[in-house]
Parts: sequence; structure tokens; C-alpha cells
Amino acid sequence: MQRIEALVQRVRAQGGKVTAQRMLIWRALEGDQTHPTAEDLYARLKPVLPGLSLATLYNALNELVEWGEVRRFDAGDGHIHYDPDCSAHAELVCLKCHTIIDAPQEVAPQPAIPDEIAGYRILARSEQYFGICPACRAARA
Amino acid sequence: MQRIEALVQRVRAQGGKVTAQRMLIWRALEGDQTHPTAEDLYARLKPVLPGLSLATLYNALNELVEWGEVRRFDAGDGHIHYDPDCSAHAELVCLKCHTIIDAPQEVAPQPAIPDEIAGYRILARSEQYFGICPACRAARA
DNA sequence: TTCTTTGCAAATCGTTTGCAGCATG
DNA sequence: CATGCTGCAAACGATTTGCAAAGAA
Repeated sequence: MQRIEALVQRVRAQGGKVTAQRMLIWRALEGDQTHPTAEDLYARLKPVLPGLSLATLYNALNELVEWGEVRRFDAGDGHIHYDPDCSAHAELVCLKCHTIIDAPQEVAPQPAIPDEIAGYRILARSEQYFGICPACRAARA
Repeated sequence: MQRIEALVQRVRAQGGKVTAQRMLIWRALEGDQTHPTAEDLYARLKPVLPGLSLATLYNALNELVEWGEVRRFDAGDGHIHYDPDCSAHAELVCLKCHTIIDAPQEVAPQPAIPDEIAGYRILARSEQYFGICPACRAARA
């Protein structure tokens, strides 16, 4: 995710309004590394801005995804997770318990995201390794 | 996805049954490169086995995902897509129209999937590049 | 026969939508 | 003051679940 200043400009340039809700959501996402779901964010933000509606949160999240500012991904737990980090990094996702952690650096040795591939203007990249986490391996099956 | 023979053994080893439905679903998935959704598959299989139920299809798909035989991913269109190819390859996903195509070879230069990362037993890998496809770029916004 | 899986239909629940009121530019 | 955004609640729709019947081992 770019810095918030840039988002403010983007919205204004499109004739949109910079509202308290958007700012709040952007700030909450900025630098977040917990791969939150919409519900996670809602639980976190509702106390701060009690009037906040889930619909508004979804609106803001969808905008960010369309702009390539935030990445959505399915961890296989039936919930959509959001990650403001669109740079080249990988996640480890457990197929059993759906835990998500960032993979160690050495796993994603391709730091640069090409601007364009096959005519697509590339805005974000997602990479995940699916497997069985140590805890689930220990628990066997 | 491994070959079907191996799946048959896997199910039997777990004390499961090799049913006509599972076989049908496995065969349909084998080598499929269209990134189908559950509905896509259902539409394709229902005529072949009219009694087939969506619930059964979901069961089979979820099994395959848990086994690391099939990869699920969210293309941002509100539908879950399945891909039996768990080897190292990337997809291009359009953030506007949600088209999905396989990326050209040269984009995924890391062919090998490590067996283990940070204690996780790795079964599958997913990589996606999100952006704006040529058609949507032409259409502007 | 025994135990798993299927099929049906209802239930679930995350996400989207419609619309009136409000706030931003 | 004009438009776009919010909040609410209802609508939606994909996926899951419960249970009786069917089928594999």
C-alpha cells in the first residue's frame, strides 16, 4: 500500500470524498501484517468509530483491491484475508488449521514485480505455499 | 494433481470408499487448465451423472485441497476457483474483469517447490499477479 | 454386514445492495 | 449546494450441514 497521502490525492482526483471512515480504514491497514479478514478489521475499528458499518468497510476494502493497493486472498478457511503488502513476499498457509504466517525471506527470491506481463499492467503479486504446519504435523492425522 | 491411481490408494488407505462420484470429479479435474469454479464443474458433470449433488462436489473438492492435490484461489470475483496444477506456475488475474490466464513461463523462474519451509510440509504453491488486462486497459476508466 | 459417502433440502453466514440522510469539496 | 459516501437492514448466494438411504469393502 502506498502512503495515505497518495490515496487522498487519488480519491480527490477521481472526484471522490476523503471521509473519516476511509481515513480510519486506510490507517488501520497501513503496515498491518496480521492478514486480517473484514470481520477482524471491523472488530478493531468499531470501538474507534462506533457508527462504522460493515458495508462501508467492504466498500473501502474493495476499492483498495481494485486499485492494487491491497491484496485479497483466500486462506481456505472460508474467509477472505487482506494484506496491504503487495510487494514480493510469500505466505505459508496451513491446509489443516489455516494458520497464515509470512514466509522467511529466502523463499521469495524474486524481489521485483514487473510493470507489465503479457499486456497486463501489474499492480500486485501474491504468492502462497500451502502445506501442513508444524503443530498439525505433530498432531498427526 | 497426482495420477488418479494414487488417489485411489490414498482413499483406500484411509479406510475410505472409491465412489463413482469421486472418480468422476477426479477425472474432470485431471489436467484441467480452465481454473473452474465449483459451479463450472457442476454444470459440466451434472449431465454425465444426473444424480450428482453440489454438496458431494464440494466434499470432494475440499478433500483434494486438504490433501494438497488441488489449489483453491480467490480471483476476486466472489467465486472460488480450483486448479489441479500445484506445480510452480503463475496466473494473471485482472482486477477489473476477473479474467484469469496462465502467465507465460518466463514469469515463474523458480520451478522447484521445496519440501519443507519453516517446519511446514509444503504441498502446493500458488502465485498470482494482479493487474489490469489489455482489454480493460483499452476500455479505460 | 459395517461404515463411509451420497443426495436432498434447509440452514448458515460472509458479502452486496437499495435508499434516505449526511458530509465533503 | 451538488454529489458521493455512509449506515441501516434486507437481500443474496455460495458453501455447509443433518439425516436417511445407498453403496463400497
